[in-house]
Amino acid sequence: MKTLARNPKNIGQAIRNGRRARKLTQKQLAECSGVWQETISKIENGVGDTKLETVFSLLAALDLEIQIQDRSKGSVADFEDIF
Amino acid sequence: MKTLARNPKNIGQAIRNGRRARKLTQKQLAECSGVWQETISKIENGVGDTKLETVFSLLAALDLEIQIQDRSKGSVADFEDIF
DNA sequence: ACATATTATGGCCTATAGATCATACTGCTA
DNA sequence: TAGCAGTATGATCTATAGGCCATAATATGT
Repeated sequence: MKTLARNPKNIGQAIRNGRRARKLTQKQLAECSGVWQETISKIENGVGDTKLETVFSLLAALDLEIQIQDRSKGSVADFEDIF
Repeated sequence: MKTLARNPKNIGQAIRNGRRARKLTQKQLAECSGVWQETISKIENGVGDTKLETVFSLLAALDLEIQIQDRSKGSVADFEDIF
C-alpha cells in the first residue's frame, strides 16, 4: 500500500483501504486502536476534522506509517478520489 | 526531503525542516499558509495536538505532501528524534 | 424475507485546538 | 550592549473533535 494524501479526505480513504486490506471491521479496528467505531466511520467518510493523535492511533493499529515528501510528479493515479 | 512519521512530533519536525529548507520564518509561513505563527511554533515543538486541516495547510504552503505506506523496513536514520 | 453484522448518524458533554493579543525569551549583529 | 528579528509562551474565547449512548440505515448471509 502506498497512497498520496494532500487533504484530510485522502487520509480517511487510506485508512479505510488499509483496514479493508487487513480484513478488519470498524469495530475491530476500534478495539485494537482505542478509537471509537463512530469516530472511525466519520474519519473514513471525511466528516469533520481529525486530530493527528487519532490518525496515528489508527495508522499504528493498521501497521501503516506516514512519509512526508516533496510534492511529486505524483501520478494522478496515486489518488483515489479524483471523481 | 523524505521523512518518516509515526507520531505527531515527527510531523512537527518535518514541517520545521521543510520550512527551513525553504528559508522561511514562522511568520512568513504563517502569512502564506493562513496558520498563525504562534500555532506553527507549537506544532513544530510538539506542544498539544494538531488537526489534519492545519497540517495540510502548512504542507501545502511548503509544497510537501504525505504518503501513507506500510510500515517499512524504514531505516532508523529516517527518523530524527531518536534521542 | 429475516436475522444478524456492519456502518452511519445524531445528540450530549468535556477537553482541547487554534485565533488573537500581549509579552517574554533568544539569538544576532551593528 | 542595545536593538531587532525570530521564536516561544501564556491567557482568553469560540468552535469543534471525540468519547459515549442510542438508534438508524445498509450490507451480508441463509
